[in-house]
Amino acid sequence: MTDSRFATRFNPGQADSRWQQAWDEARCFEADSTSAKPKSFILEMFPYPSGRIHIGHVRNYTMGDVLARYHKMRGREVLHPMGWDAFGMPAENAAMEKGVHPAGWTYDNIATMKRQLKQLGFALDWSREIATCDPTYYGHEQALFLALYEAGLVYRRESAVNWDPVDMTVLANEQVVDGRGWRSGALVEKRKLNQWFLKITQFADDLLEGLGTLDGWPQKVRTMQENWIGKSQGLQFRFDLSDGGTMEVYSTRPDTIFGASFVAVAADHPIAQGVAEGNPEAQAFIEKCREGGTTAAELETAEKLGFDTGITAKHPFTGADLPVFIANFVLMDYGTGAVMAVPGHDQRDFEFATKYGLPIIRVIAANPGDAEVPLREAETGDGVLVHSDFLDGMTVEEAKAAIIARAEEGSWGEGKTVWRLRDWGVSRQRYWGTPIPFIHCDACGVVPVPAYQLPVTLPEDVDFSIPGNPLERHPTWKQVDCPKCGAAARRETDTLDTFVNSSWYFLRFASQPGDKAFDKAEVAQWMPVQQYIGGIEHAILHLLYARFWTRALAHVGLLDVKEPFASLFTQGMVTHETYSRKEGPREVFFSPAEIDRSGEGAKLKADGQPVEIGKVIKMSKSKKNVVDPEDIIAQYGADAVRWFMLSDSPPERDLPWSEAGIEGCGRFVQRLWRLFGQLDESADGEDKALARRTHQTIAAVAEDIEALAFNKAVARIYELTGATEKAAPSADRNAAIRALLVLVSPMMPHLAEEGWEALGQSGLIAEAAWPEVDPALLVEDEVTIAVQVKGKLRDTLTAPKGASKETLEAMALASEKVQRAIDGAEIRKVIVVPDRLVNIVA
RNA sequence: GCGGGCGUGGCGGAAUGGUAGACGCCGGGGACUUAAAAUCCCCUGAGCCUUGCUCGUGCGGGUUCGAGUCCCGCCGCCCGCACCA
Repeated sequence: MTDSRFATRFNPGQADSRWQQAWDEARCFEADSTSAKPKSFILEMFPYPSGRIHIGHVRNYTMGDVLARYHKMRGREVLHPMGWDAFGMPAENAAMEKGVHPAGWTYDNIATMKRQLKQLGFALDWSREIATCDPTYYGHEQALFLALYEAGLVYRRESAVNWDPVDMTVLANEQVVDGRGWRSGALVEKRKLNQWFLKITQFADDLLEGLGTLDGWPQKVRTMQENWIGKSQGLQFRFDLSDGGTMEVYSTRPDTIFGASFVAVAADHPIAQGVAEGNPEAQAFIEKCREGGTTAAELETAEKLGFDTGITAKHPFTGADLPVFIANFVLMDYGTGAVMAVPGHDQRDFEFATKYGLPIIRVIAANPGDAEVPLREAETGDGVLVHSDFLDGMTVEEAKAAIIARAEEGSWGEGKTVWRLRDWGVSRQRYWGTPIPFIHCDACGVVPVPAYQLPVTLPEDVDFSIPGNPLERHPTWKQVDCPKCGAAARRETDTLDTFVNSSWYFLRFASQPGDKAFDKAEVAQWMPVQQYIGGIEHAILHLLYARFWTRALAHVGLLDVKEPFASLFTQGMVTHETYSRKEGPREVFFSPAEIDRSGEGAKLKADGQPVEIGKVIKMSKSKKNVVDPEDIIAQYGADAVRWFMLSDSPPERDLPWSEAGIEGCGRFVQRLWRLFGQLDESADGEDKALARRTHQTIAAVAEDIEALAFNKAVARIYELTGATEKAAPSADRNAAIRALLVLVSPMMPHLAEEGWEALGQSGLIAEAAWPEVDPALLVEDEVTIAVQVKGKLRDTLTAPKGASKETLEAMALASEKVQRAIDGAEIRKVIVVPDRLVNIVA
């Protein structure tokens, strides 16, 4: 024994807090922006301070922590910060329900969660901690907002908005899911309000193109953003109508114009509205369209319905009078809310035409000879134009270009790019958010708050006894003098969407001067974020907004980077089986702590009777299948919990929590501790095989961590541990033990520090270097060769590395098992893969 | 409907076209102990005529000396989007 301390078990209850304190005192993890070392910015999505840390946070931050500690060991200057996405509805809900102040509630939660994060020993630079609800944060945000306003990227207009009647606020399009508020779940209403907007559409093309450069992002997320931005190119043109008016339509398939057999408008289209006046039948139809649900099932089964307005539209080439329908499948908020319908080559139009007996004309055919083949369904594929006058014989692409050119010549239409992406409405009628820094003056209009008056801080004396915006009804807060003319004016009472807060927080982490949001040169030291880790649920909202803000800030000259996150990793959820019992009509759930899972099935501890074991699903309070991180840290120690988070499941997949699993991790912590205690300074002599294994493991674990394949790194550490335990004492075994100590230090930092100290090493292992690998030891000198006969394994043999093909073939043929398998048959061919296998084809 | 991903032991999962099931969990057997905990050792895909053989990575084909891996066609599950003209 090197140290009597190894005689007792490793005690996380004492060691964890001791080393956490040591790191704090040594300020190990404070990032130095002026360091000459290469820099790494490792970032996990910052949490909303909802109350307590949940297991998903633990998994997320453990992954980032391993990376951060690893990069530090590899000699990089690492920025690994933490903060709080602290504005938002739950704080106001708490204020309404419990009568507490949102600020008090939020800061209490921050204190709790910070304490919990500290218990996990994360290598975080707490000196850069930020809370977005702090005026020193949101004041700078107001300045940035004004800078974007100056550059014309912020505007205000009256618009129909998504109004959440439960939260009593406006939601962005991105926050409406299946017609319901993403948070409240309430059916969203349309309202007209004066709203502040950010001009994200100005960057639509750039945001789309930028996706192509994001090699470090999951393809899935890139595709989701691409679909959300939704670029399409086509022709917008006008029909002359029989009632003397004109109507704009948009089509991405102008090449099929000779196949148009009717025109359709949305129920909310002005033409539909016009027809409905004095026509009860039309009015009734429009009402019916509005009733239609928006859920997946409803849309899939929704029948195509139309109402003939009696108006006709003149075809620009044939002069034919096309009937104008109000149709339930046309959307008002895409394109112009009106379409030319080509039943032959659009499935919706086909269904509609079939139902209402309208002509179905083929204008595209796979081959010119197929022009008269009848259409059984809409054909949307490629081909050549037929029945299309001057377009006949052209390809789809050629025809599109020809029609757009013709329309532009004749001034009845123009080529146009349409986006699904809309400008981002950021006004929220809430208290707990960043006040929008504007003043409304009767004489001067909308006036930006001058820089010297920033930050515009939230009043503290607010009343949550009734719903609505407390800022709006505050007795004095909004009364202010106009900065321009000095007359009595009114402060803007809307606050910014909380997604604005999270759109630039990484910049504030990188640089936090007192007089401005960030310093451009200092930010350049750290950005872009080398590795960003978070949940897939932010694939569109947060990640698109952050990409937009970074571009917008670059556009106004405040930044030099366009893409904030070089690599993105979306981690899986932590899941757990559920326990329940049917009690009458309802299902009652029990928490894992209430369950005895030791024998067959599961029993409720309280009454010893069985409960039903349900599916393994994401941990959620309603299903009670949650484990509290603080409880398990208290029971097993931070290192066991961290190790569990990294073991078994690949990090992008779901991780099923299990009691047996965490116990196994706890055992492994002790097993390593015992092994560290076996370091024997008096031992000498070589163990070449173990030395090889050690160096191979060092190299492989490094590779795995860099690839975020933590589960594989864990498996390799288990293997080296097993091999080292079995090896006889030697200098190489001591080296293996020391290597293991360092290899596990990013994952189990407390155990590693404790072992490092007990073995008499100086300083902190957190500051130590990653072990060097001897390349000579990475290659084996003997290899195992698989010997196959007709592709089936018959024998294995050991050969010197690099043995010649002839040698290997001879060795294989000498094998008795091989000879028996060949059974005297003629050998037709022998395939030799050096250092790997011999395959004899007989 | 469109797009993406995934199907491997009892479970989580390994496997640059080259020995399928590494590693962990569960389970079984044993050692130590008065006993327990802790620890250690062995076994653990299925089957059989058990020095060994056969089968086996959702199903059916194909390419190849050789396929979990590549190609074609199905089936199932998961995720995202969705009447986007």
